[in-house]
Amino acid sequence: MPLRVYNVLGRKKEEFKPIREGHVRLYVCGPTVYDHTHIGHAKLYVSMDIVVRYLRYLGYSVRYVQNITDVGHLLDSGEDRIVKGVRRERVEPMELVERFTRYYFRDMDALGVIRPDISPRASGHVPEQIALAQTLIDDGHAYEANGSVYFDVSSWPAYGKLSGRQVDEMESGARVAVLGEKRHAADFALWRKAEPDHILQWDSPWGRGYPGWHAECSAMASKYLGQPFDIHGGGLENMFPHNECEIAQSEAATGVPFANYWLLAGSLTIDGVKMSKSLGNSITIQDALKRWKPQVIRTLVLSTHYRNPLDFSETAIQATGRGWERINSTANRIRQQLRTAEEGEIDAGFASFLKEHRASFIEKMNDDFNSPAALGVLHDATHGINSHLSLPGSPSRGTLEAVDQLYSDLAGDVLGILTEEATGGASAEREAGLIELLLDLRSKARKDKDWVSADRIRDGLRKLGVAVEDRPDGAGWRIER
RNA sequence: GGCGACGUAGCCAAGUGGCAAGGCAGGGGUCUGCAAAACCCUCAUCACCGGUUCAAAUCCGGUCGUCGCCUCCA
Repeated sequence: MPLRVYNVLGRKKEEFKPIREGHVRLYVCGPTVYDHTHIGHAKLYVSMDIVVRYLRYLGYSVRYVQNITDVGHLLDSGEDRIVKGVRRERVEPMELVERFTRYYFRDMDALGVIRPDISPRASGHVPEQIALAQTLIDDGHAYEANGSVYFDVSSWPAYGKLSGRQVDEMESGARVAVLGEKRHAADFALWRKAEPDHILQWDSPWGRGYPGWHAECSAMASKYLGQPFDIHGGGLENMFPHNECEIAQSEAATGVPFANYWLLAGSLTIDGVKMSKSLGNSITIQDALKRWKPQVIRTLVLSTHYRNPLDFSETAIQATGRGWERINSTANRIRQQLRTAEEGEIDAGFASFLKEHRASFIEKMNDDFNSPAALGVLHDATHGINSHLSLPGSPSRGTLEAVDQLYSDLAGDVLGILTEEATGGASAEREAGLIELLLDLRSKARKDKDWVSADRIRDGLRKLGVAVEDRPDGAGWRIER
């Protein structure tokens, strides 16, 4: 079964067909870097990370572009977001955005989110955004008014095709701030005139100003991916107006489609309510990482379909953590046993069990990246693997290698939820060797019924975060924290 | 007010016409020096009402409820 994705543009699942065979060009709206990243970002970018990882698993060559918004954009109060951060942190604007850009990457790295191939900064693409506005003016889709440039929604009948909104409906909405210089309430800024004290401003054909808040994505996506490109990802809450405006201005400027598939992720709530700084229930990724393993945070995100909302709660993440532990500890145990396994082929029946589960995992992921169902397959597989391994006798090297391959491909490469000790590394190897040396000593003590020594080793290891587990075929261990 | 999504066991969550995946928690066992882990067994007619159908959690209509967006955050 081929990969099918739910395309928000058209609101239905479609078979995914890239423009160029074997290649996928993907754009995802990135963060505004004026404050710390929070778990809402984690939900969105882990979701998109899975899309990228899975496409690569399928063999596609993916070019992933994600912007860094460092030019501000206005808050409700009329204040520029970057300016707000500058005031709070008492630094230069570029110092602020550099700082939070680094924090963003640091946090995403910690969560195992693979970096985009290109992370273009909006501030570095002002000429491209000016050119976009100019093209739209030249073609009659935009107009200049009092030093600002607005997109003329009435010139583009397709406006609203992504969100399903009608311009007329919005006009009646009393909450749309109507600027006197705009011809239509729904017209949006491509370029804004800057007041003299506005910190971030550039020269333009219309005087000093700064880009409108949708321009950067259009300009940078087409610059690095061409147009049309394959997939545009982002958060559902940005469908309107942001994504809608991107489409309108990009398609009006070029006459060709912007992106073929729109994949939008559901948002995150905390204990049932929206997370927002004003409500004071915002959790930064740094704080979350102090309490939970990054792999557990990822697993929580994956346990809900990316298009659905995720409710983050203490009970939810704890339950996820325990379930995750089963998969991770089994994967680790396989790694350990592989070190001392005896040569031997895999049993044919068990080989086909693994093969079926891999196929089933792929089938779920092919259905619009159904990670919760795929995770279910992994749990099923783990169940069967543990059953098989609890049979008398030591598993052969062939068996262990096949299981290790399954975990490493699906739980490791695609979902990114395995811990370090399951994936190797020089330091991990040494640590494992030391632990196993101690377990050797303990095994000798147990044989001599020297329970005091045996328990001293077990308790000592536990204090270091290593849990010892006795099994019929010898003692195993796993990292608990 | 407008647009949209959702409502499946104590909790989380797949499933879009044909006997309701999976995880957590709970109950009962096995193994074990003790412990932990693992294994075995067990635990739901799908918000409500009406309709279509041989057959509906799945389709249609209505009711109630929750959430999101329309305005800064992803």
